[in-house]
Amino acid sequence: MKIGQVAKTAGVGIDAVRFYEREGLLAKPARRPSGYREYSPDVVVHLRFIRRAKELGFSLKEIRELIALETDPEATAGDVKQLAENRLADIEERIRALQRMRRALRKVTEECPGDGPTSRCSILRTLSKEGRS
Amino acid sequence: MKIGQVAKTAGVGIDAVRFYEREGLLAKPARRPSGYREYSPDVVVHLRFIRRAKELGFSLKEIRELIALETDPEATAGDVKQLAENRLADIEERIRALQRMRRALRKVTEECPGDGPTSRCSILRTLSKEGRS
DNA sequence: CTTGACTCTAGCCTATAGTCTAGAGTCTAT
DNA sequence: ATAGACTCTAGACTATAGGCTAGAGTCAAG
Repeated sequence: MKIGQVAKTAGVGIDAVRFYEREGLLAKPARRPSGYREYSPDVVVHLRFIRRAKELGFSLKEIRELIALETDPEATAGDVKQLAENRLADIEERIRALQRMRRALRKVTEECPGDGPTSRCSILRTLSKEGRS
Repeated sequence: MKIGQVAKTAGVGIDAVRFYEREGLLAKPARRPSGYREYSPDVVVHLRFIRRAKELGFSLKEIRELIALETDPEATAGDVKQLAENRLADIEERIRALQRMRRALRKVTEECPGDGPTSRCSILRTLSKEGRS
């Protein structure tokens, strides 16, 4: 298969495929005499793996680690689980940070009258106010 | 005040102060004959405003808009509220996206035994599996 | 007057995950 | 054989929010 076809079938961009190759997430494929990359259909599965891992919040760096674990006979399921748990902890932290923002933002928007001069708006007043932090 | 002192007092980096000036979030200050920036202590308040707005999830671009609204006599509290509500909607969307990731990630980590070869790990199996999306 | 701390500008570098471009060569169907 | 679609490389560019560096000049204290 040529690169355009694997990319389309896997649902990623052509540039992404070449990018993953450069970044070591994808093995270098065979080349035709012309220089064109020649892929086995298995690569589509591999690309989908990458796409799904991204959807779970893994960075490309971590995905590279997942791939390394997958092919390392010494690695255990615990190693993989550890990576996933790190991701989980990070996602939970990000959720908490966003929830804090949401709470603060809700508070100020509720207090803003929604009309009149900007000086009446609690949002700007809150931001200008002296205080801790 | 010199730049180092305002930066320290406001709790931001010196480079950030110069960066905000370049980006139009901070008025260009007076200069000493030597070329040194000479700040009024008010700038510290302004820098804290920026910092707090960042903590609420506003981007510098939006903060620039907030500042413009603050000084525009035509602007209303409603304009400011609108910006805050946009921010809120975006934050809520990001929370939902992270919660979806969390759910999926919890599911696979719970199913992973935590020991044995990686082939026993549901995480890798899930990622490799064919399926929708 | 010297020393150490501070400041100036311009411009390059960081991380992330690719996207886009130019210019050249290739593939395939008709 | 030729048109149109595809692919190759290298390198520049996107967005965000600054950080870092060099080399030159300045400030304040002893």
